[in-house]
Amino acid sequence: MTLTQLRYLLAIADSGLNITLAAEKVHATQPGLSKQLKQLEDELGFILFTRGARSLESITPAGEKVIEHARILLAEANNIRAIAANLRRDNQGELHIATTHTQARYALPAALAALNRQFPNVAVHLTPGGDGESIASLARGDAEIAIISTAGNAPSAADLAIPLYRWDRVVLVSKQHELAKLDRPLTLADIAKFPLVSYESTREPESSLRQAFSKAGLEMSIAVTARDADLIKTYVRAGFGVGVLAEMAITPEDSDLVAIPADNLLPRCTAWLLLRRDRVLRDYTQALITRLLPQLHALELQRAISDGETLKVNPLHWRDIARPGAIGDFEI
Amino acid sequence: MTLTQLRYLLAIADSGLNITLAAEKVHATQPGLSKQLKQLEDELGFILFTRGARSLESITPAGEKVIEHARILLAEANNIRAIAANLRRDNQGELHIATTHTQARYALPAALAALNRQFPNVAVHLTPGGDGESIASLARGDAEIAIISTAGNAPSAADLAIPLYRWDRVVLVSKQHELAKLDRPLTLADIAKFPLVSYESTREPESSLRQAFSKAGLEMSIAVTARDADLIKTYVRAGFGVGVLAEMAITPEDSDLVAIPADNLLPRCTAWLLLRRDRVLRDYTQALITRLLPQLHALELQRAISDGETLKVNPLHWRDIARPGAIGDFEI
DNA sequence: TACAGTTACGGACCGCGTAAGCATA
DNA sequence: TATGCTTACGCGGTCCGTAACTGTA
Repeated sequence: MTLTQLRYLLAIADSGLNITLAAEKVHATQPGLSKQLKQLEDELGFILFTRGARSLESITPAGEKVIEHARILLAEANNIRAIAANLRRDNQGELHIATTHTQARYALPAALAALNRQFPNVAVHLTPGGDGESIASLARGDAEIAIISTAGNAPSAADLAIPLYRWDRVVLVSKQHELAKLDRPLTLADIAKFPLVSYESTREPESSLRQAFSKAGLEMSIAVTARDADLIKTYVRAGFGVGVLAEMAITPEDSDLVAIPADNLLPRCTAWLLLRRDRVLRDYTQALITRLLPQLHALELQRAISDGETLKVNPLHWRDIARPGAIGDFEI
Repeated sequence: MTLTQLRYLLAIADSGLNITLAAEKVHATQPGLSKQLKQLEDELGFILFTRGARSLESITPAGEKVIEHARILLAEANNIRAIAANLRRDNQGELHIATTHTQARYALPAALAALNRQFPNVAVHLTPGGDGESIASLARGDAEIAIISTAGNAPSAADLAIPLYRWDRVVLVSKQHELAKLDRPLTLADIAKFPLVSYESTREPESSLRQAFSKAGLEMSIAVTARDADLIKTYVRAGFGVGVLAEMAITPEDSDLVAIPADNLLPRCTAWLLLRRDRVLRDYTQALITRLLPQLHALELQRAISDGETLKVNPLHWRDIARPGAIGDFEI
């Protein structure tokens, strides 16, 4: 059993059991992987994959177990390499962030730009997806950090969640819309009269928007859902209905529309930074976190990761940190 | 970085930084380890040990971190090998049990004998030690299972504790001793009049024996402490004082002495089986556990290990399972 | 001088890539 | 016939053990 064999094994498993594809991913030849896989199977004494005549058919139950442990093993190998790279002040590498479009588009750019100035050789990969997908990315080890939002407490799925900031939703309509001309505070009942344009997550029954309406005994009708705040704006402009989206997504370019704060109508949300305790952070990852959370001391973060302490962070509200750039946008 | 290099690294760290000794442990030559260590250091880009002229002096802080992760990594490699060995029905191997002398001498022999009948090629290693040492053995990975006792709840240090059985203490005196002739139930005050012969753990301030006395407002004086129940008996016979020890340690051979139950004087103890969730159990280890705990279903154990469920076991009392042989002594 | 770690050297092994083989759809 | 895994083969690197070297107590 060698590290190479296990790396190949995971590459094959993660390539849909296609050895040729896996070989490309690990920059090796297909016969090389084929042979190493066979050797590993010989050493363990059982097959890891069932074979069809033409290709690998499926992972055996024992193979699943082995893969599970191999993932931890290789993750530890990466941890050791991360320790070494940090110590060498080797500031190049990759950083995978799993998050929603809104975070990536409106909240993170400033922090990532600053990170790029400080660490020009770090390649940042943004993996867009819903909250569940982001958590899964983190769990699979594809992403080092995930940023998601909840309307309540920290998501239970991740083992270390740090509150980044709080935010509220806004109702977005055209200037001519009757909701824009109301001379009294907006109510849910007002909104319920129009079809909604909102995030894809609204389709889920646990959606806080959906729950707010049902709690108020109101029916809601959805015109369009999208993952993308820009798409929501587009469809609001096109007159599909009333937009409900995150306040972060409102920029000066949207002055043709009217964004009505919905603080009092819909529950306040918290954006969370999710980490894995069992992964060593590269220096630049930690730099990004401290940039996102200046009030969090680097030592506190270290302790939270290693000693399993729960972090006591009192996150600011978005409107208190937002500037044209967004969070993290201060001089180096 | 290879598995071999990391294995060598740990061997050196665990041999007091003596490469020659480490080389013997891993059945390799000293220059081999020396060179692999150097290669690992070259690859990581920093030294793992500070060198004196004549020998390795100390582990560098970075080295400590690397070693920590290397332990997890190699443990996972062993997990994969364990999965393979179980699947191959390869019923040979080793089983390290960290426990107290009393458990090893009086509670376990029957179960271990039965285990040996079922798995003749398994070498069982009993590592005697106090409760703290046993927990440390388990944590370090030297032992697969630990068996310790507490007077209260499950020890918090281990991540999976299963109650094995409950037991009480007895007061042990010679037949001529005045406590043997009392025509009323024994009290703590009676015992307090004599110097005690008991376990080494009695020296600790948290000792349940010590606490029972201080709660009753009584002073206790200790004549002899030992780890070994046989030694306690010996010193009781020699007239050093009154013995206080586990009921399991009383055998028919002790009929020259009088063992007075102390159920009502001292808190009842629980013997716990301690496991690590992150270690794959060999079939024979699981067989031992089911032998020690027939009421625990094997599937329940599996679930407890993998899913982190808390086990609901209602342990029997020692006197209800004890026979001349001791627990686990039933036909195969 | 004895001991411990490092360097030097030669043989065996092993992993890799190229190329050929083989079995399907 | 195209695809994808397996087997064959030769090269190069690497790991290992023996042996010599170096540097203290």
